[in-house]
Amino acid sequence: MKVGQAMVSAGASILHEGGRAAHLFTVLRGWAFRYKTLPDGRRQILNILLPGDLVGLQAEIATPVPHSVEALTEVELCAFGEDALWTLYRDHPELALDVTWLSANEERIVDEALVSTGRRTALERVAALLVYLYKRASVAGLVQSGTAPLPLTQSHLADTLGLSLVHTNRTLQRLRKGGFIRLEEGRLAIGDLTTLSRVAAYWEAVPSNRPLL
Amino acid sequence: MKVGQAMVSAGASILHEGGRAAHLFTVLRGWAFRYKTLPDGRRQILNILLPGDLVGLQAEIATPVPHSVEALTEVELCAFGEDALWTLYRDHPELALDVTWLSANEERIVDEALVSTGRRTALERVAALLVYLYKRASVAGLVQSGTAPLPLTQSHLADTLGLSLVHTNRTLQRLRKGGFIRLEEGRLAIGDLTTLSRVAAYWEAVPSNRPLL
DNA sequence: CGCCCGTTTGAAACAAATCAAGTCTCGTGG
DNA sequence: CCACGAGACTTGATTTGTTTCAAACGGGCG
Repeated sequence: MKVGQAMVSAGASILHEGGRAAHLFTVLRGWAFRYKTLPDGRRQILNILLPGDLVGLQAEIATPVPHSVEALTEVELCAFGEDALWTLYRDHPELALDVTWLSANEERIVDEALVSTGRRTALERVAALLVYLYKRASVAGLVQSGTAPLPLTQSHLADTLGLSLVHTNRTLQRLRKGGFIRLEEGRLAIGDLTTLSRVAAYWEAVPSNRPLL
Repeated sequence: MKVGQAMVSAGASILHEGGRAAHLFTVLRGWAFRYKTLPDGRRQILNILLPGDLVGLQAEIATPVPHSVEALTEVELCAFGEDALWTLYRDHPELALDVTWLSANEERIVDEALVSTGRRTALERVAALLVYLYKRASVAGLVQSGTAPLPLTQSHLADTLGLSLVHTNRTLQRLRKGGFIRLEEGRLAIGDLTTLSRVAAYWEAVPSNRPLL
């Protein structure tokens, strides 16, 4: 099914909202993010993409493409062909089920983000996001000696959280001064996951059995 | 695949967050909503469900069930069997693709809600939600003489929008006094969809070719 | 060296939440 | 038949969380 491999550098655009055709990808390496913008430029980041995530499934089924995707680090992508999805569904139902699993799982993640922006206070939101990112980095095998890479600027965090940059900064400091987290050299360390989860009013189970694809 | 039909009355619970087993349904008639709650009771409504929507796909792939579903009106459901999903994927790849379409489409909807709660002002949010609900009612064939049914209380709207009840009420009034909408007897009339969409900073294409299922 | 980007800080302005009542409708029971 | 209570909606006053504005700091890089 694979038709090619692509390499994009940090900051580059992978998918553009409003565009027409679009490939289906999976992330093999690196970090990216999905986002939408309003007419006047306000940006909302919808989710962070890590290795194993699908890119462009929504674009396959809807034109124009409903959201943009941008690389946070250098990203390695695996590209699928035009009608790869249909071929897959016809010939490999068990893999098709995996695709659905991934899709439903992504929705679960956005659901949780919606709960954050809708009902959590700034402190809870930031805490929840950091817990989430730490866990994701962890299952991706990126946690080393208790720290996870965090290739997002505070501006990215703000646009993920639906907060202003300034307030995100202040809230982050509250968490640091409270001893809940450490942030240095682009890496995140969490004092105690359970404690921080409680701060976040967060009670999400770990994403269970992700298919390999 | 169908194993039964269920009828639930307004206000009844269809799916409960944290539960174990759960059936897969589709809505045949009526309105329902998907939501999550925080430990202290704050509620965020994730999406409104209308005829044609799947219920419990996420529950099929994740235990415990990640969200609750409650009926807004009397709801008629079509229930599928235990391993209906797998059977479907194995024997009817084209229908499997439809399921994926529905799943990806639902995510698109939640994405848009996330943009609202994250980046839109209260006025924009309310306008966007009303436009969205009107359009959905419209494609479901529920619009009559320019008015759509709106079986949600202001409390539901508030929990969908991530706003307080009081502020939702005041914002609704602004839209009414501005002549953008009319609200009477549980039905919604929109003066001009394009105008209201502009108020909402909303530029979403209509959900295109929904499969029948 | 000077510039750009990301981060930090302070002060002022504002949007939205909260608190507290009050109205209206509708269904229920005395 | 009417008093009662519950639920939905409305209103005003006040407080607070968050944004906006403005500026400064530090590091990396050409």
